[in-house]
Amino acid sequence: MNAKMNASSADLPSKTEHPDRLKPRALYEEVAELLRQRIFSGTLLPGAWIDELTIAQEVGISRTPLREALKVLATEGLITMKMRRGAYVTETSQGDVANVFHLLALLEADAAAIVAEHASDSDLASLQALHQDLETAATGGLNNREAFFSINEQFHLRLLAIAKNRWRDQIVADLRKVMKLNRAQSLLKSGRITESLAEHRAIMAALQSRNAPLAAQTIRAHIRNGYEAAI
Amino acid sequence: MNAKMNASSADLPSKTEHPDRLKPRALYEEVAELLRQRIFSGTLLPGAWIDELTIAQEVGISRTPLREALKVLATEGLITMKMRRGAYVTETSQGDVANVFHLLALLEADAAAIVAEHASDSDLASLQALHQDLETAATGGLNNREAFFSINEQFHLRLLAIAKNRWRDQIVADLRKVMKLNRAQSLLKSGRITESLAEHRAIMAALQSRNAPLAAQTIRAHIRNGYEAAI
DNA sequence: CATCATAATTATGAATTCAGAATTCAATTT
DNA sequence: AAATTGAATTCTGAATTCATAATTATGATG
Repeated sequence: MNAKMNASSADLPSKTEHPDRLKPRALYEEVAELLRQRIFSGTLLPGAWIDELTIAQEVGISRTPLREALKVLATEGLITMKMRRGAYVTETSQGDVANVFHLLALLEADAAAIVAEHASDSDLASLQALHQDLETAATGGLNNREAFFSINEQFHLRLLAIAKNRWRDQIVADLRKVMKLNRAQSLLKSGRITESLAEHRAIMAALQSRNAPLAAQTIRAHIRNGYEAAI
Repeated sequence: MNAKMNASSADLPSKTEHPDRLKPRALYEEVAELLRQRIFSGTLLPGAWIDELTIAQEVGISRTPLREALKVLATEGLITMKMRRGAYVTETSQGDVANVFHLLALLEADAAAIVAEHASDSDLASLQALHQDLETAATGGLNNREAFFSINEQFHLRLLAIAKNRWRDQIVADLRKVMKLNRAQSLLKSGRITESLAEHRAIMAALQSRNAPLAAQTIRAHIRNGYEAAI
């Protein structure tokens, strides 16, 4: 008969927001997402021990769903469970990051080749539309960095969706999470957006011309450049 | 005051075997492995509902570690959680299986290319040794099917290990689990072993000659043939 | 007899409780 | 003063209990 007050500042996204809205996700999924955010935002640094009791109290839940979430993140590779010692945020070496980018390039290049060969015209049109948004965001203003990155991510997700392989979708999503463990994401060279845009133009051109090898090639270069800009 | 009798025939691998041996794995990991076995062996068929209470009683544990194991298997893709409806063994379509094989070919071909280029001579020697075991198992007798498959799996694992990318190792392991969901594994054409052996000879030759493109090519063909023999 | 409403049952999701391992801290001994 | 042993505390792992959603069964009504 405790834990009744819920005056935490670390509440889950929408706890008692809309009583009518059916709870769409399981609690352990919500907690898993919260932990991911904390890891990506640097609140939980690589190597840090995860204090179950404290976090459960902060969030206002019991340890049970929290521990279930930890199992999920461990399987994703974001945290590491040590027997009888608890959970720790995974530490990634330079080599690990290089390996992750290598796999991302491999998987996305393959997806691009498939899209170039098999995508419908309307699929390509939807990619073209996203690319236009990217152009607009890049040239539009200075602080459109957020928008640019968001649209960029949408573009890559759309490309994967068109390639239609749900296992690859899952794998790429997991790899991108691991990639974000290192916070080499935001600290990018200033000219990177312009570069990235040029690369995207090449990708779109290859896709539009249905040139599968070139599409794979341009995606590989794009991801390799993203990696080199990040390290 | 129940669940005291433990006369179940579905006990975990080594419960009270050696009291001195420190318990190496967490209980939820043991249960996860048990569930994988049941899924791969066909005890739990695709689409089947997983009865938490019954299984927990059979194994002699509470629902808590069982539910943690379910979260792990769900993240691996072996089971699917439905909100407020429980866990179900994932059903894979023909297309899903094709997609899984496609990714396995992509990832292992890449690994083979890396091995051909960067492996040390002793690494290649260890692969060659495994290949010799494979030759022996194939020609040795008739019911060496088990040995052949076991050594074959070792060969592929060794290849991945030499390529040194722990994320790929994990991904391939997960994909192989999903692949085994369909029980198209054991029902193979009789001539498949001979074929597989010939393909392995080609792979080894490509690796020994340090021909990366050819190594990738032969691995791709090997996995494609394995797929076509399975469907 | 069919259909709908409602009660009873069952199973999931989550909190709480309990047991035991690991760590910390203190005290005693050398 | 340093080291080592042992008690106290803390935290993990797992069982148990509780609440509620979903399902099934029952019965009333047309």
